[in-house]
Amino acid sequence: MHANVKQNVVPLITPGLKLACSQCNLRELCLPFGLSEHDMGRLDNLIGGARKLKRGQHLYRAGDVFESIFAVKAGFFKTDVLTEDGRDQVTGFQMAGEIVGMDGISTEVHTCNAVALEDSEVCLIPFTELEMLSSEIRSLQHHLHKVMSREIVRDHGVMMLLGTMRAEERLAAFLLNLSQRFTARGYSPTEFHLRMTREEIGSYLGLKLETVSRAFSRFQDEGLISVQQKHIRILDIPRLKTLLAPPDGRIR
Amino acid sequence: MHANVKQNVVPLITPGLKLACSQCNLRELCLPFGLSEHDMGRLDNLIGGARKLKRGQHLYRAGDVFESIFAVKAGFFKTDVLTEDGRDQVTGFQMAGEIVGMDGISTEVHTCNAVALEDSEVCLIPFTELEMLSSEIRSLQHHLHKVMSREIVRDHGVMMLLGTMRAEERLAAFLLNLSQRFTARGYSPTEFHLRMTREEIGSYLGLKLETVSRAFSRFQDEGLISVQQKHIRILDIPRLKTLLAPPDGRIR
DNA sequence: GCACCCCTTTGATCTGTGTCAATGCAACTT
DNA sequence: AAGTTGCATTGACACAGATCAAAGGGGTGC
Repeated sequence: MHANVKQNVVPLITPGLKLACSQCNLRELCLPFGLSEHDMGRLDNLIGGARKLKRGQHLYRAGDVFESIFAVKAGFFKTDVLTEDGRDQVTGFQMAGEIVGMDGISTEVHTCNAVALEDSEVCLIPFTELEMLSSEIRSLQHHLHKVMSREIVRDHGVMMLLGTMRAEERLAAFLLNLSQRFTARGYSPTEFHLRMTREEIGSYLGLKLETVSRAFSRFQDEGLISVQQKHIRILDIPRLKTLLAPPDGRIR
Repeated sequence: MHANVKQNVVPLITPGLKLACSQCNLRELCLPFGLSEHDMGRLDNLIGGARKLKRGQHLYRAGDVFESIFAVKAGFFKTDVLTEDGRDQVTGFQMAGEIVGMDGISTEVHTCNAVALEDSEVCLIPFTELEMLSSEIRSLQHHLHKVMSREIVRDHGVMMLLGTMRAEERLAAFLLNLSQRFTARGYSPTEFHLRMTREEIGSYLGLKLETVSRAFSRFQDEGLISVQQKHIRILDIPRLKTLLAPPDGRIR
C-alpha cells in the first residue's frame, strides 16, 4: 500500500528531511492549499522540519505542552483520549495531507494522544509562527480556519455515527469514509490495508472488537467485501452505501 | 432562571439593540476575552448588531450560506445535524457567552441547525470582517483559534461519552457539565431548569427519551437529584461524580 | 527461520437499552 | 374553565451488542 520509507530514525526533528511545500504532492490537500508560489515559499520557511516516527511511537501525548500542529506527510496516525478511570476513545485516524494537533491550541497543552500506526512522517508547523504568518497572508489565515472548522464538522459526523447508527451502519460508514479518503490520495477506492486493529476500530466506532469482527464477517458472507485480516477489498460500494440509508421502514 | 426580556420581535437584525462588548457582562466568557479597551472598541464596531429569537426559531439552518458566527448573549440554543435518511443528532447545547456557527466556516455553508430553546438573543459577528480584524489584533486572532480548538476538544468529550459510557454515566456527565457551566455564569450549580426536552437530551446523549426519563427517575430514587419535569435540583454532586469514575472493578 | 505473542475469529450466553404501549401531567388556546 | 396537545413517566418485552471463553492464524522480533 502506501507504506513508503522504511528507515528507522530517532524521533527527533530532522531538518535535513525538509521538503518544501511547493515540492510536495500533498499541497492540494494540506495547509498550503490555494497559496501563491510566493506565499508558499514563506510557509516553507516557517515549517520547522520533518519528523519520522516508527510504528507505535507517539507524536505527542496528552499533557504535552502544545507548540506545533503537524501535517501528516506519509503514514497513518490515530488520536485518542483517555480518562483517569481508564476509558479510552479513539477520536480519529489521520492520513497523508491531514492536520493533527489542533486539540492543543485551546489550553496550550495537548488533550489527546497521537500515535503512528505505521512508520510515518510529519511536518512540524510551529503554531505561534503560523499565526504570525497567517495574519499577513489572508488566504493562509482563512484556510487555517477552514481546516479547524472541517475538524468540527467531521466530529459532528462521528457524533451522528455514535449517537444514531447500529453496528453494521457504523462499520459501513467507516469503510466508505476510508475508501473516499484513499481515493482522494490516488489510492484504490476498493482495496487497502487497515493500519489499525479491530479494537481500535471498535473504540472509534463505539463497539467492542468482537462486534467489529463479526460485522466484517457478515459483510463478507453477504459479498459486500472480502476480508483477510487487515487486507480489505470492497466488492460492492453501492450496496454498502444502501446500508447507511435504511430503505424506508426504519425512517425515524 | 436566566430568562430575561420577553418581547416578541421580528427575527431581523436590530442594530438599535447593539450593546458594546465593553459593556457586556459576558465579555470574560466570550470573544473579546483578554482584549484591551481600545481593541474591544474596534471589535464593537465590527459586531453587526443583535438579533432576538423566540423559542423554537432557527438562528440558521443546514444549507444556509455562512456569513457570521454568533455569540449567545442571552438564552439557550441547541445545534443538530440531520441526514437525508431522517437521522437527527443534537451536537450541542449553547448558553450565554458561547459561540455558535463555526461549522459553517469550512464550506461557507452551515452544516447544522441552530434553534433557540427559549427566547434568546445573539450578537452577529460577520466572519470575513472578524478575520480582517483578527489579522491586526494578535490576541483576538489567538483567542478565536482557542475558541475553535475548545470546540474540537469539547467534541472529543462527547465522543468519549457516546463511545464508552453507559446511560446513567452519560446523564450524570451531562448534569455535571450543565451545573459547571451555570456556575461559571453566576447561576446556581444545583438548581436549574432544563430548556430541552427528554428527547433532545436523549439525542445528544445517544439514548432514547424513555431511557433518559428512567435514568432521571433512578437518580431521584437514589437521592442524587430531585426532578420535577424540567426543574432539576442536584442534591449530591460528589456522589454524582463518582458515577463517572466507576470505583475499580469495572475498569475495563 | 523460528517461536512467540498478539490479533482475529467464532460460539454461547447475558444484559442494558430500545421498542411498543398506555397513562399521567402541565401548559397553552380559545 | 374545558379541551387540546405535547411532553414525561412507567411497564412489559425484545433484541443488538457486550461479555466470557476458546481456538487458530499470522506477523513481528529475535
